[in-house]
Amino acid sequence: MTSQPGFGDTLLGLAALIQRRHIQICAEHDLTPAQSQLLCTLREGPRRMADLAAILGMAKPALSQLVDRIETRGLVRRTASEPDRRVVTLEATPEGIKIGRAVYEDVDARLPDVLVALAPEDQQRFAELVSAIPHIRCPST
Amino acid sequence: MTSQPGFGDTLLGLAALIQRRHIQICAEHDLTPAQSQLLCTLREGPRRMADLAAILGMAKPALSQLVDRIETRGLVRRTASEPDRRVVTLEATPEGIKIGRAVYEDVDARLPDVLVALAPEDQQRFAELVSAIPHIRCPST
DNA sequence: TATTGTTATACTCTATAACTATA
DNA sequence: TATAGTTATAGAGTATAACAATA
Repeated sequence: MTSQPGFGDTLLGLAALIQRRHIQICAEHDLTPAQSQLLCTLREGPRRMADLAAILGMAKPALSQLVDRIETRGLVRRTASEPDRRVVTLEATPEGIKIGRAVYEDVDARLPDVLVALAPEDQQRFAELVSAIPHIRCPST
Repeated sequence: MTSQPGFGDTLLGLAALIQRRHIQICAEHDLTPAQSQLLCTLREGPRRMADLAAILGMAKPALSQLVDRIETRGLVRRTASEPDRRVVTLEATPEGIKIGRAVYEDVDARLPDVLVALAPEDQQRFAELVSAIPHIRCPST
């Protein structure tokens, strides 16, 4: 991996830029990024806790507490699963689904704003390059 | 900003990829990302608290506490500035400078690993595009 | 009075270990 | 005994408001 000096820093700057924008957009929906990604993941259907933890890349205790906080707000609901009663299935409430879909669309529409300074054809090239990196489409897809 | 559906998600995946790698590299130096960026910023000389907060993009109380934690470990030192005694100048200790330079070089050398899956010429194009985004070279430069 | 930085307080996120309940 | 999930505990990060010291 040979690259110009300072490129590590440039990558950190890019990540920070994306995340600051993400925080802004999520805040407009009264969500933190973690809460947003949870609701986005649940927006098309229920999931087991273990699967969610893997999808979101977090440990199970962290997920339990994230769910606690957002369940209090009535956006998700835990239900014991029937065949194996150890399993907890998490589903978004109707309001949770509505918010999840809204924030997902908003992120999709407005997060690319971070690239405004690039010419349209450069934005397109950038999108193609990033999409070619494996395992990049993580949480909500 | 017109882009293919799901591109917002792709950008979030890219940011997450970069940050996971950053966390790994920092951890090998026994630092969190925030601590690392502080030491990297101080690696070439002292700074005032207010300037540091602006450079790192955090509020002053957050910086005070970050400094508290890393000062305990003997990596930075606070000194009252003379002309205006309200001002606190923060400087890295010799060990802090050593660690700051080491982690900076390591990040620069190894963070670009996240692009290994791209062909070398695509990595080069990617680097050029990212470097063209304004305000991207933030904290430690 | 305005400014620099700190303290106080609270919340979110995360990690590890110990625990409960099912299987 | 193994697994799914939770609770307990701790630490890092961040935000806001109130405060101290200095200008």
